[in-house]
Amino acid sequence: MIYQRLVSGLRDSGLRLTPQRLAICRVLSESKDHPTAMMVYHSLLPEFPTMSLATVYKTLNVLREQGLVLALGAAGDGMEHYDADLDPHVHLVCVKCHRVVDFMGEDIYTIQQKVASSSGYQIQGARIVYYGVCPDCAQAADTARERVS
Amino acid sequence: MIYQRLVSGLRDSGLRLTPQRLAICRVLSESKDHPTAMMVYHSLLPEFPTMSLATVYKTLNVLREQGLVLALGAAGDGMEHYDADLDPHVHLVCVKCHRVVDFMGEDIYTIQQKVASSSGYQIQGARIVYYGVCPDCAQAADTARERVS
DNA sequence: ATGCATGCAAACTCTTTGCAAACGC
DNA sequence: GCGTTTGCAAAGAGTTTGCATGCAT
Repeated sequence: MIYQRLVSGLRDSGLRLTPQRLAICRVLSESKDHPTAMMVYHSLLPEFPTMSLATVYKTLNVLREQGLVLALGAAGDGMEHYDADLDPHVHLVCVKCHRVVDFMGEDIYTIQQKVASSSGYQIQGARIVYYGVCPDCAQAADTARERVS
Repeated sequence: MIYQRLVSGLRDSGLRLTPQRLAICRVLSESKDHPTAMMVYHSLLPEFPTMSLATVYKTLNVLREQGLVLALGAAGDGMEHYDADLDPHVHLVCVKCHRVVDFMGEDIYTIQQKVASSSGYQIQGARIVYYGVCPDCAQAADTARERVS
């Protein structure tokens, strides 16, 4: 379980298990949408009304420095996205409807291993994004085209 | 040639070929290190002493909107990196030194085709980034560790 | 009891925007 | 000449930092 890995990682590094940190770890482990610091902050605000955004940033940096979460870089929105799922997975982004779909493929591991062995990099994670038109939007475009012709 | 593609793309879109834009296209086409706006700016400052950083940002945004260059996202340094090479290829980002290197793999095309056929997406482009520690930084870390023990 | 973590606010960095002057077409 | 583009400066957005208070150990 991801949550246990995060908490154990903090404890093993001698870092304190404050309620805020545990809650942030919980959000990261339960989230499926690669949240930003702001997203984590807002999802915890009801539970921790005095929570500071700075605390979220500090905790995320701590987790990243410990290698417990991965900072994925901006996703076109200028904000850092974090991922506690270190398994590599493919994201499919539709340029029409802007939905993001996960795509699990077993070859991603073999690709990663090839890249690692060929490059000498110690690979920690991956951000694999394909941009395109999803089937729904493609069908909608076809329908519109038929209506015109 | 990448430079010709960039210039033609600008012209075909009715955008003006100013000396600044041509120079930025030249830097992007010749650069191998996925430059940031600041890197482009500094490399052109000797040639264009009055060049504004804002112009670089505006031009990069124009090129990105036209699909002529790819924004790779931050490489852990909080700055956007750009790539004028649109061939699908793997980027290796070092989380220590923030350098970005290309990794050409022949299977990238087959992966893309598999993803396309399995998902039904009409794939237009890809952003494939692996995060890890480059050999140089890994060696530096090992050296530091040996010094301690 | 110790000293790390929090929370607030200010500072900092990267990027965008507004507008007058300059220039490509 | 017209309308886009530049360059400057200021604003905007996201993230980091300084410091006093609070809390996990």
